[in-house]
Amino acid sequence: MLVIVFASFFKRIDHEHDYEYLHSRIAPASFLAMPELSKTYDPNTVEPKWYARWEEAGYFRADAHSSKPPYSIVIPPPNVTGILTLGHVLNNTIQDILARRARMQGFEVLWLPGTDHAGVGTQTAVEKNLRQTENKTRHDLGREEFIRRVVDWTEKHGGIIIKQLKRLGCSCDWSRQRYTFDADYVRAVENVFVDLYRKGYVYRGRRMINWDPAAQTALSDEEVIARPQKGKLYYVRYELVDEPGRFLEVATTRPETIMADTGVAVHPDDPRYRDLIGKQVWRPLPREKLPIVGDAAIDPKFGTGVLKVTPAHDTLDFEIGVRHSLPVIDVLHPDGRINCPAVPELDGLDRFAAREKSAELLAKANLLAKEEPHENNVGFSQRSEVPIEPRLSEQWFLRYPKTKEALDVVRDHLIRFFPRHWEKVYAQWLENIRDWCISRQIWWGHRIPAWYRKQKSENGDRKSEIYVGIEPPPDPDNWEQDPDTLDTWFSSWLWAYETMDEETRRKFYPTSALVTGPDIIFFWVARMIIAGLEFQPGKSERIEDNIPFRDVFLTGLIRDKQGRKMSKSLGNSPDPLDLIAKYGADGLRFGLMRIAPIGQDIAFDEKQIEEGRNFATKLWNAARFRQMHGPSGASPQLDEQSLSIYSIEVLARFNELLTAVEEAYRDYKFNEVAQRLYDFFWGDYCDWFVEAAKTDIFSEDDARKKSVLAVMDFVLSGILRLLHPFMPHITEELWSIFGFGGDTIQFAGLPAAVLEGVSPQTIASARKTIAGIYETIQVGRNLRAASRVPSNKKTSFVLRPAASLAPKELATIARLLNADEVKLDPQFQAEAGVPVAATPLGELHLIIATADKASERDRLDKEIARLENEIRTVDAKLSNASFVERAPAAVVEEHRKRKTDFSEQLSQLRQARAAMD
RNA sequence: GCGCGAUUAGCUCAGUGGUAGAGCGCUUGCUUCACACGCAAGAAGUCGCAGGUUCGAACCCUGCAUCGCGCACCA
Repeated sequence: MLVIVFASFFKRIDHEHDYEYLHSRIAPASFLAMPELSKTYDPNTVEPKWYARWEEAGYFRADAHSSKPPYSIVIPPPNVTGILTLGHVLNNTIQDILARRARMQGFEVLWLPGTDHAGVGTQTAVEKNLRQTENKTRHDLGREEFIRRVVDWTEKHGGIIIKQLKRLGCSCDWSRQRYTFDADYVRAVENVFVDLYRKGYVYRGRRMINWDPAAQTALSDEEVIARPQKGKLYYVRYELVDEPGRFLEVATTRPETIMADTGVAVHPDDPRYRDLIGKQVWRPLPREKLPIVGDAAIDPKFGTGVLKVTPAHDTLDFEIGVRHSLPVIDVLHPDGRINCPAVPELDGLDRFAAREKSAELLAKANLLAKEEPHENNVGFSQRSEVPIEPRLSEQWFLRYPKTKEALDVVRDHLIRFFPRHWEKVYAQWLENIRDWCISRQIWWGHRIPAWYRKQKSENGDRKSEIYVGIEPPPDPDNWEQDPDTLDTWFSSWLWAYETMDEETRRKFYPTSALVTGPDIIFFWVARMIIAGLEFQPGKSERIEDNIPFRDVFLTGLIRDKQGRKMSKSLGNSPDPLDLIAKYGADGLRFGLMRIAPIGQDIAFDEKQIEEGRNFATKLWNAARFRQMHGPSGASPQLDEQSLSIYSIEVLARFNELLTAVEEAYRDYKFNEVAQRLYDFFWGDYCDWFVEAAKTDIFSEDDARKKSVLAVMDFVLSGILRLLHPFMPHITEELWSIFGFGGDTIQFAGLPAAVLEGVSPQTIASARKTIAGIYETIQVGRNLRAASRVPSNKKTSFVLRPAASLAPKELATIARLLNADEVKLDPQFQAEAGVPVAATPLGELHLIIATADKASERDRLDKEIARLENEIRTVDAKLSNASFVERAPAAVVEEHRKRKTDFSEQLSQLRQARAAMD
């Protein structure tokens, strides 16, 4: 009675949605009654409430002086102005799972968060905004003012993603949040630049680089993506100087660069052209003499086998030009427009318009032999999505240090990749590594700490003297700082340790795991490894102390149902915050983790998130059912001597679950962990154990009731802890409501194996009985359905037992069969036509008023045929001498047993069938 | 051209040598005293193709096909 009174009291409060009040009232968990939980769980109230409390309590703060062993992760820093994508959700949920599990295992956990200034991306966004709102460019504002605008922008839009990560439940140590533009981080980046310059790894050079005409900056090779493009192959006629009227045909995709041609090349062994080497042709636009050179790089099979050499605008052409001392003529403005006053028709045109126009001009002059459709790969800027221009340019480069060592640490598994196959991708990149162009012609970034002595002369050669250092040169008036900034990744590669202060580093570096996408293996993972090896931030010089992380977990990419990448332009990328609003952060996390197989891309389907939400509700309701039957105590204890067979079964399966989960974690198989927890809880616990336990729960036998409730508490407390890394909020809420102990579930420790005090024989015998009972129930339910007894109609069964069975189990069997009763009758003689099935416990007869004899006969015939077929299959195996000799004994034994079981069942059914004739 | 991955039920995917699995969807019956975001039952797969190894292959080997990704080439 008391319980009911209190329940309704709290229900009224619940109705007012005053969770804070509710909790303040029930916090002393020993209190007699618990609040009646509502039917569905409301994550949108519960989740923010708990997150606020966790932050307030400082649970996520890492103590560098703790005596616990360390476990650390650094976040892949999202763009400071970024917003949460499903990719972030996947990535950060995994990190949170690792962090929370480690906390429960007793590690001192540091999950270090932060953001990245994202040079090109952020600058482009601000420039776009500037153009739209004020119709200005960054040059209109000047460098200083523009930077101020970007800072404003990052302050206005920054931090959104941090809030979103909090809403997702991420247990980062926010007191240590870092930014790649923090003053000391900037200083560190500059130091590294200076250091590498002094060691000779950083150098300035004039080389072919990838130029992004939209962002107007150089890019690294990694920032260029090849895309197949449908274009045309133009066959242009170059007239021989010596033999007017004779033409050399050149196939090109880029007629707009003809003005930059400084030669024509053929393969030296090509019989068609061999004799022409050393002669000259007329360049059509503008008309000029070009030498014909022989170069082995020419593929005689492509086009006509003649290449126009344009050293300024193609990497291969540049190399050929160097080999044959050809001049370099640049005919492109930095923004991609043509720079060639000598051909006024083209001068100033955009490069793509100029392509059409130059073809037109050539055609008019009768110098265009033909056009063919042609598909080739074109390099696109990853950032601006426009084709890049190979361009000769003076830039800063890095010759990578420690590349061999970086290969070794992965090959020798000091650093382990999950899944393994990415090791090969990593190795391939390192083995073919080329110098890294690290300077960018943008303003938003770490300014390169290099100065050039100002020249009095007008010749423009300002590079005669270079000063590189953290501090400006002593006589700054005579020097000019390099206007360029560093590639964003040149700051990111220090992230694993520059984010940590001295003592933090001593405790937590190297980090335990890195979780990231395979698309940034080159950009970030490899470079961080190199940085760790080169700069040695570890506590000793040993390699193990200096690698940035031990395990690298590479997630899959999230795609939509059609297998396309998630992208803004396609509009196929759902907003995770919407999903959280609909399904809760826990539902989103669990749903996503259950479908994220290791090493494979993930086809996203909102249905799967819905399932995550449904699972949370299931958990909620199972807890609700438990608390309806009285309070639970802190730290549930089991009396292992008084367990029912159902309890033994569920606890044995719980033990199996612990092992399976442990193993799956070891291999970073999060989807398997999630699936195991799901199957155990929904299937083993709810569908079987709880349903069977109802017999005891509703019985008058207090001892049995107490025992079964204790088992429920035990399993619930265990499953809450196992689920906590995946679903932190709901598990904390239920932990608190049940009063399982402590202020939080987060440090509660992982559950340990049970049934230690029960003999293996007892367990085995209980489990054998249960297997028989559960199978009998399934057979009985099938019998019901096949005989078309509707679920809302009770019925009864008679069991003619084949083995001994405790009569008290009949009530439970009846309950699970939704039957009035199951009668045990060794002498039962069925009337012909009474539906019957063979079970491990004996013949099970369904008692119904009207049996359809014909359909029952059919059903039996089918069942008999099935069994006969099974027996034939098993027989075939067992009569195979090789099988019996060579297969493992257990397998053979299994087959023998199967045969016996089938034969028994078959004879039961044959009798029943005979009775019907 | 080189390398990596995938191909299992209508869909999304588990399944590393021993009777083909899950969720969703579908069919049937149920508002049964935790849950309809639920319960129970069911239909549905020559495991991409062809060889090979093995007593036994979805699983190991070889080849092929298709799809995806990366690198290189791309005049």
